[in-house]
Amino acid sequence: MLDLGVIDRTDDRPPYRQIAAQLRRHISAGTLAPGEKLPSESELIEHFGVARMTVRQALQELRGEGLVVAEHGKGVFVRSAPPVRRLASDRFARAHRQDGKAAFLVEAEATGRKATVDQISVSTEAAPAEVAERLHLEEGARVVVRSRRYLSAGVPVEIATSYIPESIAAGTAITSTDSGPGGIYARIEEQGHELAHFTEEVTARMPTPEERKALQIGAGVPVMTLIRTAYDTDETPVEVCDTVKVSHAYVLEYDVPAR
Amino acid sequence: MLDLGVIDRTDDRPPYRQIAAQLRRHISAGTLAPGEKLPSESELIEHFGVARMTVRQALQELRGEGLVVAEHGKGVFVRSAPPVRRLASDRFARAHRQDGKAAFLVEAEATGRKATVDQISVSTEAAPAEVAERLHLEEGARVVVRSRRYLSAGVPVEIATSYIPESIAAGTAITSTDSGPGGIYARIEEQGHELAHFTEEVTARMPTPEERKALQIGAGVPVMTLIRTAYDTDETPVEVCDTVKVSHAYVLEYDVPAR
DNA sequence: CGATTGGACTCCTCTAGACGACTATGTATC
DNA sequence: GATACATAGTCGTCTAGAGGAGTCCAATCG
Repeated sequence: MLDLGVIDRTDDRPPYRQIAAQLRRHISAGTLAPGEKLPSESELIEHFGVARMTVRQALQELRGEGLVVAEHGKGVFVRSAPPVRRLASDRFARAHRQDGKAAFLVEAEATGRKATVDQISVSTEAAPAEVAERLHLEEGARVVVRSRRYLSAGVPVEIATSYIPESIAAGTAITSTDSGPGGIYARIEEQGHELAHFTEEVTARMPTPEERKALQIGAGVPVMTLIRTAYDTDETPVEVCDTVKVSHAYVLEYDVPAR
Repeated sequence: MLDLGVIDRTDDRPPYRQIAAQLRRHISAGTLAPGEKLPSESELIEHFGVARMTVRQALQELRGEGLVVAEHGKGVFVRSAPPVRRLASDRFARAHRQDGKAAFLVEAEATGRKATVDQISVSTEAAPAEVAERLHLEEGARVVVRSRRYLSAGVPVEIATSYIPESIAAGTAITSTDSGPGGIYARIEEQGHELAHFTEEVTARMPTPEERKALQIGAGVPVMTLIRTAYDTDETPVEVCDTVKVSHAYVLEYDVPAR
């Protein structure tokens, strides 16, 4: 049985924090292993002799830290660490593309996990301001918008939206749901735009409710956003890809020269 | 006055979410500008005709998204967007170092904001396993550990800990609180280790309570961690720097060749 | 044996109220 | 004029209870 201690009313921390600390201690010590069920609210109420809301406040603290997830009707569980995907900075090397594989599937294969893509949608729209700027287009210029969701072993890990100038995408498989072998980068190069380099802008934040739903994550789990712009050998931007990744599922790796 | 609408009991969203949505709407629309005070709990209770806990739950939702911060005795305020620092991938170019400036101060100057460093501590310890591995040292080998906190315009934005093998750091200013002109990278090069490149590993997560305190951030604000390893021209790792950044204060920029 | 039903258990949402602590402001006093 | 104090308003914490909804499993019925 779990040693949860008791509430110390002389402690300057409020009871709910003390309860949270006890549980947190067991989680970090491994006494409560990933995937394991925490004591139920009723049990905690009984053990600590506090009101229901106090126990719930403690649990909410842990949820806010992303340590536990509550499942309605089942219980509260220690969040199981999902497989971490390391994204190396050479993941868009042309050598990988020539196998006829899209970048995501290449990485996924390297980790030996089953990767899938769903919720693919393609449309042609006016470019949002942020995208137009990065593509050196006038605001409102038409771009092909490709959205999709990536899953690793069935678990959603990333949603991505690509924007390609219509002048490049028109008449190619880029406008189809299936972009063909090698993915859209292969199609872009077939249009005479040899890819030279990418810039990536990385930041992190809390997800919007819509993102929480699409990525199937609870409150308290942050996301990383990565906005990648692809340039051809003329330094012309040919694609902007806006991705939202479940933060604990990724480590991004970059190599930076000291110049 | 703010148009907050009313609770729709036929809506499938619970009241507290509807209240949160109304407030969120005003925040994203700018009707509630950054720094502005939200209606008080009492006002929201009166307006929506709900219990206090319901209103508090709505506010907690917004706090969890990092949209608002509560200040005891004053009110709840829209989080003012802090100045964002863009970290370009060439920020460690030798050209910058030769001015005698440390990297952080160079970047900060570029944005015209006052940057400071405090809570500097230096010690010599056994290398933690993760660090030893990156430095190609045996576990437990001695390393010089340098910790410090960075502030931008007086606001904490990053805490950082560097690990340098004792064989390189011994007898240099690296072991002093003031590492001298150009920072520790200048000292490392003076020891005959010409820097060639860095690898950076980026991820994001929720902060620990200690990090929350050091960075002065409330619940619901994620952090990015960036672990940088510096290599000399012999591909020998000469430094590991573990940084924890307030996520909304940074955008990391990288340039990646297409090969 | 298979399908359905019921109950136990779980977390979710909400109500109504209480006291405490912190902040700001105005007032009275020195 | 400066200090001390009272007060109102704010959020923080806690109590005690209620009904709802999702999950699971065992007992029951066909």
